Amino acid sequence: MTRILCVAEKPSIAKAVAGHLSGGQFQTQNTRDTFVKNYLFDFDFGPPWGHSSVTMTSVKGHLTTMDFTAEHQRWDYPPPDRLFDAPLRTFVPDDSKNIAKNIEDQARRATALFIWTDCDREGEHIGSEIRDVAKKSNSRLEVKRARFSNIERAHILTAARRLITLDEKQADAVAARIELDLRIGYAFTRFLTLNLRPMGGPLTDLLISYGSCQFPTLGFVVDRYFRVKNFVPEEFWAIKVMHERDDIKVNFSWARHRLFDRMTVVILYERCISAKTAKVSKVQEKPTKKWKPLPLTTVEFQKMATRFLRLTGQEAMNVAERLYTKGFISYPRTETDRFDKGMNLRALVQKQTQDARWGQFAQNLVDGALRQPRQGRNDDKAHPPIHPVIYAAPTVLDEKEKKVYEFIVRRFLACCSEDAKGVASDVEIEYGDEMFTAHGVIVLERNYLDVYPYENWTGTAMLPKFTLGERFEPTQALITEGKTTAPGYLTEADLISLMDANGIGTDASMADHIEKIQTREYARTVERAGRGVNEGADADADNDNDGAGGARGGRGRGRGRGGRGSRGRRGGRGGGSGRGGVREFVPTSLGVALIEGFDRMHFETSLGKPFLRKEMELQMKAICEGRTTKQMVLRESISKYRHVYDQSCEELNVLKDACRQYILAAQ
DNA sequence: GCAAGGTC
Repeated sequence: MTRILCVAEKPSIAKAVAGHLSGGQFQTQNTRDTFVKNYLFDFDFGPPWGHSSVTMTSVKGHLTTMDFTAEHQRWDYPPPDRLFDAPLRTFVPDDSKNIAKNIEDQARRATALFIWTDCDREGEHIGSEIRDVAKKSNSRLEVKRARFSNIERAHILTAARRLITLDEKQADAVAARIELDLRIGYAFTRFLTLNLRPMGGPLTDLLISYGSCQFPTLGFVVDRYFRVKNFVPEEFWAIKVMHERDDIKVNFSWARHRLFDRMTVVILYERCISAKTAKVSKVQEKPTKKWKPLPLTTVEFQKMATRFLRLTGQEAMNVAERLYTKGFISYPRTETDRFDKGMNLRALVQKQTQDARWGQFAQNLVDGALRQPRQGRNDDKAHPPIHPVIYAAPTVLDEKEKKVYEFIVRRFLACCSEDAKGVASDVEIEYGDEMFTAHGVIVLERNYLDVYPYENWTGTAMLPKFTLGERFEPTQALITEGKTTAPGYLTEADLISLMDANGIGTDASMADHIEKIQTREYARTVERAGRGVNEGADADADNDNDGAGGARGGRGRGRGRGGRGSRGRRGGRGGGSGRGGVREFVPTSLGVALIEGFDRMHFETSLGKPFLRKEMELQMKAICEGRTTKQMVLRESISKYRHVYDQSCEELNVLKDACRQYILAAQ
């Protein structure tokens, strides 16, 4: 019988695939690695392999690592720029030796190796690492790859019979990224540390690192810091019209929102007053919806956890990891926001019906209210959206696990529900030469909102009856004045959004970069009171509700949505929910000095901006699509960064001046 | 002592 070795990217996938291929009939063997097991069974892969004896095992992510040779481990010599072309070696690190040994042993007796790593770029590279290790002990080994995007039984069985080849281009793209990050990171880290240390003060014993992700992450924090610091409030004026009818106070918002010239507002206001009455120029009532949330990605999970669960991104990921290894939730690192059509959502919902908190809601879904989730635009082809796999009673979870599991379940149930429905009423009036509008919403069916307390539909007020063409004298019309307010510092959710939008880090690594800029003492968090938990919800949630109450657009509303950070409102909305403050990121003087220092040098693109990382991403894509090669990218990028390095040496004084200004002067 | 990316 043909012997086949199958290797997955992680133990959980090996087990799941073995389960499907063997129909649950497999033998389990321990290896010398605590987490990696070998699963033995028979399976018919079809021609040319036929009925085979299979060992299914796994690695734990990357199997090999890259490093400089011994001559370049020292910091004092040779100088850092030699790292741009110093020799590199790729090897299996000590903590992966047992895993590599297992693969070599198994490969020796096998005819073919089938790679079952995730179907993404990193997975392709991990596949090439596995192949290289396996080929060392058996050079005649035939190598194939399974293409799968979820671990549904039928899908896995199909993948096993339609094997493809490894995509060298994707593996090459990752190899280029690994090498560049290593050379550039080490070179600039040594450059910064060695050159700034002699300046004394706190710089004496600090390790000052550079990385293609940590620096742009810090850049975002510093950028916002300066926008807050340099903010100049502007005075504005507006006209507020209120009319009371049927005991309801209706606030009309001015079509011009507000103006920055007082006299103009006074003149327009006087025209309103002299007109005496306002005329109703439009009355509209129409059905409206509030959309249920999209299936949960890692980035969205971290944003929500930092906003509503009072966890840091890293804590949230650690907890999710624990829930995953215990089998309660699906894989927590995913970019996918659409469920595969073939997935049995009903069965997953059914498992939640026993819960005291949301069981009734889940039962209702099972009984017929279940709807297909919305389909987002992202699919990483490796993992489904995060969802609960089995029911976890609150007694088996610790406090943090409970919060995270509850969120994931509620999000999932919300995804499988109906949108919230209501009726929106809009009234428009002409008053003098000015137009004003009022908007009200009545919620008719809360649907998903009943299980998803992280959102609400605010401004759920009913407007009294107005008739088209009628005239009335507003109860109150006055001029209001206010000042624009500075945006707040970045929250972790803001920071994650910026990283995501700029391609800094991956779903699995963003939290690490945020952690890194803190351990390096580039940034820290401060707690700010009064920017409460619910405010975050509104920032995302109110697509369709300005609320008939509450003079939005009045004072204290920053620059509003159009311009600078709409989340960055200070005060404004009456002090949040009172459940404590929110953590915000501020740079340290070192962080400011580094980013400012590089920004002031005469680079085309500063190291503190996200563009270089974006460019690397584009180069990787180009390698994948065959428009360039790994060698070309390496040659071009290294020459480019060498140039950046030379210029940094030439303009070192600019950086040192920034350090003197921000760090040493403050001592 | 240094990076970013997998994974436990």
